[in-house]
Amino acid sequence: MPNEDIGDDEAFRNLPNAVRLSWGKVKQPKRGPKGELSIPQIVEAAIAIADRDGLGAVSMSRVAQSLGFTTMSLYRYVDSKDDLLVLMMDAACDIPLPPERPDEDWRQEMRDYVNATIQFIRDHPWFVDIPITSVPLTPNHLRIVDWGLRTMRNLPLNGYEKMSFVLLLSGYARNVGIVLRDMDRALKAGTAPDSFSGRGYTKELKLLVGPDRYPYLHPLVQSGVYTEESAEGNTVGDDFLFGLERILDGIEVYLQGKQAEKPEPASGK
Amino acid sequence: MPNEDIGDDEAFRNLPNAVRLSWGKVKQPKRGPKGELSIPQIVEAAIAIADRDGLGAVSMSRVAQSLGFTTMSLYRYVDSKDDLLVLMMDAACDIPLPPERPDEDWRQEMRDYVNATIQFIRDHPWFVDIPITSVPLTPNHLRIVDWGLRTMRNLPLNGYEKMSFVLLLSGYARNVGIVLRDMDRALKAGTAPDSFSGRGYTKELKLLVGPDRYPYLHPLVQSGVYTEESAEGNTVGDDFLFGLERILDGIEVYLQGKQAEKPEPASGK
DNA sequence: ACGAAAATGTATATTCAATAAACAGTATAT
DNA sequence: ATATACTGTTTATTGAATATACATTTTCGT
Repeated sequence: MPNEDIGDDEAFRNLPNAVRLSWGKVKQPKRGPKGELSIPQIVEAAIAIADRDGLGAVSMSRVAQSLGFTTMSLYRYVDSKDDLLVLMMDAACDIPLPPERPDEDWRQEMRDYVNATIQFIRDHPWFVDIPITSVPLTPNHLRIVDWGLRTMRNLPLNGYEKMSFVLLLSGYARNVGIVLRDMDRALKAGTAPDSFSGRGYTKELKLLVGPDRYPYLHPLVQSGVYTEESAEGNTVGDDFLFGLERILDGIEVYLQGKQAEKPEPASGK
Repeated sequence: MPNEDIGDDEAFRNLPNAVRLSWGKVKQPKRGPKGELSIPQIVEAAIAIADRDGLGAVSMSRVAQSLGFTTMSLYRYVDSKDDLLVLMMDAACDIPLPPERPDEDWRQEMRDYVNATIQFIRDHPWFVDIPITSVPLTPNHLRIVDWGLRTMRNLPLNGYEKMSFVLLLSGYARNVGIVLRDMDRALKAGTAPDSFSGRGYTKELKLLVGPDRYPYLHPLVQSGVYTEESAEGNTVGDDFLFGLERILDGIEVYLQGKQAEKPEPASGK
């Protein structure tokens, strides 16, 4: 729940409407009939539809229908569909964060963070379909950013470095999440189970990707690596873990470099 | 230009329509009047609109108008708007690749690759707004994948490792591209130039992000790092270079690990 | 208590986008 | 020449977002 949900504080006039809504910084109506609906209800209904049928299925009329109201009733609560999307994102971000463990390894904490983010995207496949319009501004989303920063609480990094690493990790999670999301989707769709296994166009690519025009891709297509047909125990999950360890290695190298620079923490600037 | 643009080869029946189009694997009409339009024309017009006014501005009618034809005429060339989007993506990917330099440092080649990808996204900000539905399948897009693989041509990596690294690099570029794209956009929009500089909601966030609920984010918001107000010569570009070097370090560590494992390249499997 | 004000949900209507279907004209193979 | 396979156009349908006007309900100032 947002801060004190009383104030229509002047100070927040300039925030985007939906952001103000998400912080509860909107004056509560005093007169008039009590609303039969509520923003949480609407958002929940919208998320349910999106989880099941994708973001494309979320139309104002469908959300309203699922609640037993008319389309226009939603506009008493939300200024526009875009507002609803912003609220959906923030509501989805309301996940329990793991408790802070004082002596945990930072690598493991980062792994947990990335893993959770990926799982989050698989749970809400529509999340990454909503275009990003700014840095996170809504309360639950910022909690997740805070969690990302928490993984570095004991590392000798300045603010910019920390932000860069959060960006690096969450960006990586986002990419992996998209890939896995697409795979889940393809599995559900069951694309042509007959002669063309999985979602693979391996056969066609083998004809199209010639060694002359694609000297480096060609062998990977031929061996089935590109379309992941021949995966000898190699799964996308492995790929993802692999990439993540590279990033963590990179961070570790950087930390070592910093240590080497100034071994004594109390040295002057 | 696609391969021999003659064949309506049976073998490609199962590819998505737009993919088949992009490879030119579609039978040329023999009877009837010559088309006054052409796919390249249509795609070019659509890209021009998207570059200028964003993907949202690309409607079939607007594209047709800009060419001086009716909306429906486009459907003689393209099956659906989605097809058009796929063709737009592939056409945008038709960029000149740098010549292969036999003795170039792999780190530098990867930097070039990532840089070019980022610049590409800034040039075509709409590119990342189109949802990914599968691995790249169209000719120009695959050329870029091939380029990514080329950066590793001299490294002792197997196919899976190479694909993982391409994914890592292109994913990173994609993320950075999105951030820069959004900044460019905000600059163009000139969000409220008066009291609230840039696209920043710093003032509001300083009020909202309390130290109790956001222990790790709070200091960054207060110092202006989060909203990048106080950037002391620190630009987003720096952030991006920084993250990339971490990834390259991570790759390098991995290569060293492999070397240590088997110092002699000719050792048995 | 009471009437104005404010707020609710609804009905109606507008705009715009995607695209299906039918049509009139045109070039080519037979 | 003529049937055929095309072309671009016209017309119409569908669905979504949302502006506007309405009837109804609640509560505050008196």
